[in-house]
Amino acid sequence: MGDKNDGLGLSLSLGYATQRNHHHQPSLKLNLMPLASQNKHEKTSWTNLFQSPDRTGDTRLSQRGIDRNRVSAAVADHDDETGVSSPNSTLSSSSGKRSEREQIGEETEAERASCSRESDDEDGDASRKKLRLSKEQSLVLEETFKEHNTLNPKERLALAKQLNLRPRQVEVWFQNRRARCCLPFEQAKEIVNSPGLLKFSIRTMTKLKQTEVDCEYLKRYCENLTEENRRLQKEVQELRALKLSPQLYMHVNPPTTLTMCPSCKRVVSSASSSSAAAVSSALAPIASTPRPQRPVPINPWAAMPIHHRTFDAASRS
DNA sequence: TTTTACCCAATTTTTACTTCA
DNA sequence: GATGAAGTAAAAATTGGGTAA
Repeated sequence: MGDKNDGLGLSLSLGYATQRNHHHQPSLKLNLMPLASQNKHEKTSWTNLFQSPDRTGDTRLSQRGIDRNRVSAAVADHDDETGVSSPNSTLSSSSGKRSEREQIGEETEAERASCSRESDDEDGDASRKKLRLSKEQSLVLEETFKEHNTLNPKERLALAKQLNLRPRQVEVWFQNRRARCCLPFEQAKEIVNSPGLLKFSIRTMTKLKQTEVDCEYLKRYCENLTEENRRLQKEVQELRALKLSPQLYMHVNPPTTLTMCPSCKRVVSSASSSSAAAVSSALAPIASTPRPQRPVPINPWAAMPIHHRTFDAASRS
């Protein structure tokens, strides 16, 4: 016998048969089977009770012609009829407040279409719950995500309709997509390809990884700032020493304006040629000193204000 | 203050694929 | 080479908590 899906469970629930009733809806649910919502320890103990210790029994069921999804679907369908929710069933994935809404309104055409699709491309009488989205569906979702990474209810419903999915599925997809890669692809690619940074694939550019990059970048940025600060202080000291030097000070006409060329970083004087020459010659050692370039952000989005960063919580509100 | 709807993070489950005996 | 067990990555789904309206 296989995993939790295969177990014949006894579920007793009072109140709303939803997945999100943990919030405010009164509910009493008793699950006498190793269901998905159990934690790992519970799972272990239950599975120990009900299944053989080796994993092969459950993972290869489908290969041996025992379709666990079919079992699951059957359970789910039954759940739907009886109003008893199995957390492991895909149909029970509509939730709490959401499920109420979806069951009443949204979960109509899209839901039926989804069901019909499932029965269409499956062989048997009992419709198998297909969890994987088709390439076309993923493509459309991806394209939509590129345009905007959140959906309002209308958009979600329309998209669900278009893709023959349940609105909840679309919602979950967007949620997972946001979590999986919160950066636009091109930006993620830039970061991944940038030298000297932690190496990982774009696919694994999770928020955790992003935080690592963040940390790395900030560290370097801080180091660069410290270095630049040190250099500027040194420069100030040199300039002060120069100013205090009587011989030089005599030769320099006061109204000399020093400007720095932004491109070559050389000091240029706008004063008369004689005094300018004196100043520039005096400052030559400083001005001609190869200046370390101001650190160009390795992290392309790090340079932008914090609130522009897509994952930043503040930017959402 | 409560309710609702939404989002997120963390986690679990499922699927598809690879490796290896 | 075919087969199945085991391992693994990725996607789909669930759960619980926070927050704004």
